[in-house]
Amino acid sequence: MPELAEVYFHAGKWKAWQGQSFSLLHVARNKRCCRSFDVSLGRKEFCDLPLTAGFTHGKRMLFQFGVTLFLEVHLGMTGSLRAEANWQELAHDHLVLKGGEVFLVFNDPRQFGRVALSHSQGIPTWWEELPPEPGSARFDFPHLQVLCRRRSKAVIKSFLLVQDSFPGIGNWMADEILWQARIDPRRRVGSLSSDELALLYKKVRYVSREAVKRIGSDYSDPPASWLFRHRWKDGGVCPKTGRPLVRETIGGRTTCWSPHWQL
DNA sequence: AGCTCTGTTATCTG
DNA sequence: ACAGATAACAGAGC
Repeated sequence: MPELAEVYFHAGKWKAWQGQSFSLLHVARNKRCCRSFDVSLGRKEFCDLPLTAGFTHGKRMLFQFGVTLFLEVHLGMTGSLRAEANWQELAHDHLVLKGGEVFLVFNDPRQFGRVALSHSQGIPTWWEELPPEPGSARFDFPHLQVLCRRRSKAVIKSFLLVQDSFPGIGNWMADEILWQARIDPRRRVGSLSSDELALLYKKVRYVSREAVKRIGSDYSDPPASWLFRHRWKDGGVCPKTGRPLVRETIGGRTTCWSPHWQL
């Protein structure tokens, strides 16, 4: 289920074990999601190293072990992390770290996620140079204007899913933002009026931050007033208009929106 | 049985 | 060269 807030939630389960030392116990080297994982580096270096820090950026996670060893994790479509006292092996457990009385597990049935191990003197530069997250202070209105100018011909729904521009925003968040901003997902970015752009900005910020607040801490559902609660229900109805929601593929992704509300 | 899915990327097409 | 669209990846649930 991982978008911005879910990623934050999963990272928290591992981060809770900062200070504990870990060793590599198991890695499914033949699985697609482990193809970037250097097994020999893991076996040799990943031995009794303390979990020093954990970071998230958009849909990415980075865990630091010791001083120079870094584990990057992406959850793809179906990935999840867990921490448990005894490793009760489940189908699709692809990476397991053991430390004292706890096991850190990466599980991913569809294997669209990935894990990778690397050395770096301190936080890697590429991590520090990632573009601003939509909820961060650096993501100000002029920043959004620049992004829009650069892709004025793009369909707005697809635009919101580009991770270089909106790190962490995924399919349901994009639909939520457009619904709250009352913008038809099929519109072109360049067609937005300045009022619409201002409202879009507001909603990008609000949905990103509120999602982390709600889901990031305990995986609770977003507010009842959001589209989120209605979007996958058969015969789902727009909470604003009381009329049926529409589902259609836009930019290759199923999109849910409310005609008469989103213009 | 066939279609769906909260993601990314290589490969197309114009 | 470029942007946008599409197919492929792989499993589980309906």
